[in-house]
Amino acid sequence: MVGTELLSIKEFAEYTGVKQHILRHYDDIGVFSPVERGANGYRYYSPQQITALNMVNVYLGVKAMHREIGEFNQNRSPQSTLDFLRQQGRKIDAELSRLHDAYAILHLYESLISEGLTADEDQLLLRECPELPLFLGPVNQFATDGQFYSDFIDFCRTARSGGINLSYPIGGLYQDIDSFTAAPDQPTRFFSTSPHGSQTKPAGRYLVGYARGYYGALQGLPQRLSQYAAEQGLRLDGPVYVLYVLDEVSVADPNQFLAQASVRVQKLPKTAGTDGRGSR
Amino acid sequence: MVGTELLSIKEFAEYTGVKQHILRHYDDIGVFSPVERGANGYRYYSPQQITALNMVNVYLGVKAMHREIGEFNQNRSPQSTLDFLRQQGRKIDAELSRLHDAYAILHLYESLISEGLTADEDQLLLRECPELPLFLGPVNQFATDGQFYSDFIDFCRTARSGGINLSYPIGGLYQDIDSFTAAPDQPTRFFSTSPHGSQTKPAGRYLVGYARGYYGALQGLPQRLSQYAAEQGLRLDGPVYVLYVLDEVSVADPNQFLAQASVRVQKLPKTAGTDGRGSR
DNA sequence: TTGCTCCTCACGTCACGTGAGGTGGC
DNA sequence: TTGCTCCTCACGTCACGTGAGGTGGC
Repeated sequence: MVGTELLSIKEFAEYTGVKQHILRHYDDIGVFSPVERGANGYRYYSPQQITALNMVNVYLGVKAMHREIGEFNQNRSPQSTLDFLRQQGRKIDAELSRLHDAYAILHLYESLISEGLTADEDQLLLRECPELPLFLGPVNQFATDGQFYSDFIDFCRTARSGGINLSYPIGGLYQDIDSFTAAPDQPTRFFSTSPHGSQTKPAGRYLVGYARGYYGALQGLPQRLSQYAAEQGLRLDGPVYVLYVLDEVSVADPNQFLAQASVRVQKLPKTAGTDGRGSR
Repeated sequence: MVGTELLSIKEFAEYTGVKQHILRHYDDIGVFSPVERGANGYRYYSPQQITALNMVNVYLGVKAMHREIGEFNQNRSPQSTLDFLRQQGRKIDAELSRLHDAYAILHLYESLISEGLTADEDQLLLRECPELPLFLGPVNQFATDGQFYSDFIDFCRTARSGGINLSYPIGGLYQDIDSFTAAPDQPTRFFSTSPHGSQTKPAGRYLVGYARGYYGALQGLPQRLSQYAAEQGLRLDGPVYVLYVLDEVSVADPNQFLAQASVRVQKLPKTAGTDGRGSR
C-alpha cells in the first residue's frame, strides 16, 4: 500500500526546504498542519503533503494572508481552488507590473547617474537620441502668490491620478529655446519619463549641455546652447528638455545637482556670411 | 528663488501618496526624514523631497531593509547610489523570476483543475499535445524495506539541488505501457513539469485516460488503454505519463484525486484479422 | 472658544527568529 | 546514562496600524 509512511518534522523540513520552526508556526496559526499527531505530541506529515506545502509556498510568495490560506485549505474543493488560484493570479499581475516599473526606474537612474559621473559640464555635444515615451503635465501657471511649487505639485497630482508612477525621473520642458533663455527656472510643463505616458520626446539629433547646481540655477546654459548653434550653423528646433542626471536621489548637496538640457537640431542651409563651421 | 517653500506633513502625504503615520515612522527609524523641524516639533518637507521619497518607495518595493535605506540615504554619493541601484536590480531579477515561476505554476494548476472538473473518467480520448518541458528524476528503486516513499523523496532532493521549483505539478513516468500495466503504483521515474527541465514530453498524438483515487490506485486504467488501442488499431508508443489533475492541492479527500494518463499513439498498418476500427 | 493640524506615547499585530527548559525513545 | 529529536513557552523584532491625550496657531 502506498502512502502509509509518515515523516517526522525533521524529515519533512529537509524534503520541503521549510524550516522546523516555520512548520510549527504554520501549524500554530492554522496555515498548514501535519496529518497526524503522536501521543507524545510529535507532528507527522505525509509525503503527499510535500506537494501541498510547495503550493502553500507559492501562495505565500504572492503575499496572500496566512489566515486566508488557512481558511481556503480547510474547505478545499476543485472549484474553490480555481477561484483562489485566479485571485492569486491577479495579485501576481499587479506585482509583476510593479516590479517591471521598479526595474525600469532603477535602470533609468543608473544610466542618468553614469552620465552624470562622466559628463563634462563645460562641453556641449551632439547626440543621436532614440524616441523616449513621456507623460506631459499641464501647462504651468507660475502664480506669484508665493506658492512657487504649486505647479509642480499640480503636476504630481495630475500624474498620480492618471496612474503614472512618479518614481520615474521627472524633468521640465520649455516650449522653445527662447522661453528657456527667458526664464530657465520656469519650465513650460513638467514631464515624467514613465513609459506609460502617451506622448514622446521624438528621436533625432540633439544638442546636449550640462549645468551644475540647484533646480532652476542653469547659469548661462541657454546662452551657451544658442551660441554653439550659431557657431555650428545649426537651428535649435522644438522644445528644450531639462532632466537632472544628478539630483536628490544620488547627491545630498543641492549645489552638486547636475542638469542635462537637450534640444533637437537641424542643419541650417548655408547663407552669405556664414560657412556653417562656427567662428572658433 | 526656487525651492524655499516647505510642505506640512499633510501636504507632503497628499502629494506623495504616503500616509502621515508612515512618514512619522520613516522619520523615527531614520529611513527618510523631513529637511526641517519647526520649533513646535512640526515636520517640514521640501518639494524636492517628493522625488527622493518616490525613490525610497522603489527601494522598499524591492524589499530592501529600512535600515539599509536609511544608512545609504545618509551618505549618498553618485557612486554609492549606482552601487545601491545595481544591488537592488539584482534583487528584482531574482524576485521577477520567482514571480514568473509562481505565475506559470498557478496557470498550470488552473488548467489541470479545469480539466479535472470537466473530464469524463470513463471516456478515453485522442488528443494532439504540444511539447512539454520536463525535469526527469533518477530511475526509481522501489526498495522493499518499508521506505515506500524513499524514491519520491530522492526525487525531491535531486530536483531541489538542481534548482528545480517543486511547486510545479509532479507526475510519474512509466517506461512503456507494459511496465504501467505490470505495476501501476510504481512509476519508473518521477518528473516535474518545470519549464527549467532539460528534457521534454514530445509533441504528438496522445491517448488520454483518467482514473479516480489515491496515488497508485489506477484501477483498470492500463487495461482500458491497451484494449482501446487494440480496438482502434493503434500502437501505444513510448512512455506513459501520469499526472494528477486533482490532488492534495485542490481536494482534501484522497479518494477524490483524479489521475490523467497519456501515452503517444501511432496508427498500426492494417493486417489480416483487424480492420483498424475496434470491435464495438 | 472652536476647529484644525500636528505632536508623542503606547499598545496591537503579523510573520517570523531565537533561545530556554523539558520530554521520550534507542 | 548519553545523545538525539521533539515539544511548549516566552520573549525579541520588523514594519507597520490604531488610538489616546495633548499642543499651538487662526
